[in-house]
Amino acid sequence: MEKSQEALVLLRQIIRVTDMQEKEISRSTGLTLPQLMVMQTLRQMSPITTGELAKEISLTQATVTSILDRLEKRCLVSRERGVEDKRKVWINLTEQGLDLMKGAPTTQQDIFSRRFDDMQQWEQSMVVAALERVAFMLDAQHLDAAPVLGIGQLDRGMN
Amino acid sequence: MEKSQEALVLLRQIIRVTDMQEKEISRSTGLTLPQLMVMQTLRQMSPITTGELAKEISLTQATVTSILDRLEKRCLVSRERGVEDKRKVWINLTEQGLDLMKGAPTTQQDIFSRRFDDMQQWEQSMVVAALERVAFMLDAQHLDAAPVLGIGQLDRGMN
DNA sequence: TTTATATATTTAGTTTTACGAAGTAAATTG
DNA sequence: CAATTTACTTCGTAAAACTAAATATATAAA
Repeated sequence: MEKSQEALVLLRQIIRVTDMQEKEISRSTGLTLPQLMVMQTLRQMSPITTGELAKEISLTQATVTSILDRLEKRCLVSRERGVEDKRKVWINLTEQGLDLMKGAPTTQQDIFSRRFDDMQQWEQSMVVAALERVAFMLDAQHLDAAPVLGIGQLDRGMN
Repeated sequence: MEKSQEALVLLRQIIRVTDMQEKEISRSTGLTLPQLMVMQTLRQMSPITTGELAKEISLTQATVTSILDRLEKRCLVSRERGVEDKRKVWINLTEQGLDLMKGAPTTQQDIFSRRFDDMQQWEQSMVVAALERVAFMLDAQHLDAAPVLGIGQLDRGMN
């Protein structure tokens, strides 16, 4: 088989597994998948505005608003109208919300990390380098500009 | 930063990019994302039964049934009651459905493949090897077999 | 053969997502 | 200050997602 095909198959597998893991977390927390996405994003980057949040998870503001409505009703997040700019609404995890995310979430990542740490140094570096390559190769946005880059050059700041 | 964290960040990036690419295809084909998943699966493994299809994309049968209802109404798939086992319903892409999938889809993969092919042989092998590693490390299913974990604590019983 | 149990799918009913369009209010620009 | 832009929300609608129950077929047990 083509090596590139092989890589694509593996990628699909990886995505599939993470997808299923998220569903597992979703079940265990009692959150739906989009709600989970919002909560995870909040955990990382709160406080954040509704608009930024929407951009982050690639949904429309309208959709995010309705997801937030439900999370707020369950006291997992709080909204706070901006003081400096009153158009903005800042979202935060409540204590309850933070607890929920602390409790159940990162099983997948724990397992991954533990296994990862078990590898030799050079293997770890290899994996990271390879993932950088893949991330770059997938990024269709920059496709015209793109000759394949040397590995060191890839860190140009994302977001 | 922890190397394992670095790897996880890259993974999330990869998943995010593919997610956005799928949304792009979804727009260009006029299919919703779950519909697209069904169609892509069908393209690979049709004919397939409703149940198998559901398992493949990790949704309940009920959900898949309703998705199929819509695809059938648009003449993109066909249902056929099994002859040997009349409980089964075999799903197929119609000609129209196949055309649709032929037309729009693989841009992402094309770009990926082109870039992949641009790499040196040894780099290609490295990437594939690394992806295999990652796929394994993520696969929580086999976690009991995994020597990496000493702890039986992650008992995610379920099912 | 009849009864029970398991399998495969669909139907029903409810909640949640998802989006575009329109609405409101606050900022910014000319 | 009028006009426009920005940030969210509301509304209406379609799709998705789940559980529970219904239907029909297949297999096993009695």
